[in-house]
Amino acid sequence: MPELPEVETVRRTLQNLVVGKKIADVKVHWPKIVKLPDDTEEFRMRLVGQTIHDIQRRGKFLKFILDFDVLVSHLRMEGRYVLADQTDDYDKHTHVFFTFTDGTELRYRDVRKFGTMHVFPRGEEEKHLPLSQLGFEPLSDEFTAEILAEKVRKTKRKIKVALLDQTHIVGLGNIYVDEALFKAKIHPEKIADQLSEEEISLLHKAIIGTLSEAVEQGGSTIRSYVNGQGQMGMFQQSLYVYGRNKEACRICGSEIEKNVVGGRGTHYCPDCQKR
DNA sequence: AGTAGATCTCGGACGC
DNA sequence: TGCGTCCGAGATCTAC
Repeated sequence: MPELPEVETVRRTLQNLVVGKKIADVKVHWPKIVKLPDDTEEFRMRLVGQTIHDIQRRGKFLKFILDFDVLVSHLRMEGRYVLADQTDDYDKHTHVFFTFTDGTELRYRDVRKFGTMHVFPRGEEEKHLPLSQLGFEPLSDEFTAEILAEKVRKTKRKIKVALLDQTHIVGLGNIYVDEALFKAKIHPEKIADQLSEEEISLLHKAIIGTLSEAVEQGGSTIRSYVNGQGQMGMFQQSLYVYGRNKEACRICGSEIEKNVVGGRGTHYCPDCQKR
């Protein structure tokens, strides 16, 4: 499930692969992926003729900056982009095709079909859902321990649930929230406004450390995640708790536990992470 | 206003 | 083999 590090990895890869290319045609085989405009022919007509100038990221969303518009794309659980030749074969899970004037084709493949695409005029995209409600970028200078404290102090939700709320901080999903809480030695069910000053400081460092290290390593390979160039991310080997139920904690040797918090599978070390 | 819970998006795994 | 059911993750909607 692509979270900030995976999306950032895809962004960097796509930047190398498709910036400068001009869209000659667009095909949509599963219309529900395209949320705006809701008519896929309109989607196609609007994008054809535009050149990709830049690929940006906001939270877990990719932004394709075109001549006049911005294509906002969310990969959800299993979405991924592949650059192919327009004559190459594709499978039944490939749903959207952007054919370029040079004969190559950027393809969106999504086994679950959960991903979304929205098109907005350039400059308008941040004013509307799905981007308008997003919170702070955790790898930017604006994300300080004070900002985290402010968000955390005013909620009585469990800290894991609060961290997954993208209106506070963007980019954390189920993998990295478990990893960051482990690194900060905070129990995922601890009530947010009960965190001490020191815990908030540790959590702030842990979020930045976990995400930036994962970005450096090109993300994780959980659920056979593959980036735009078909390479596997390496961060999987660095996971301390996610997907390690009943395995030994890498710090203290205790058995990692898994339960459900806020409806999500949650991994933690019962000895390293006290309530 | 904040929050919990429901809803929606699906294919694949699973039990019978 | 086929069918019904559950699962998963995130964004968004609904109700309290």
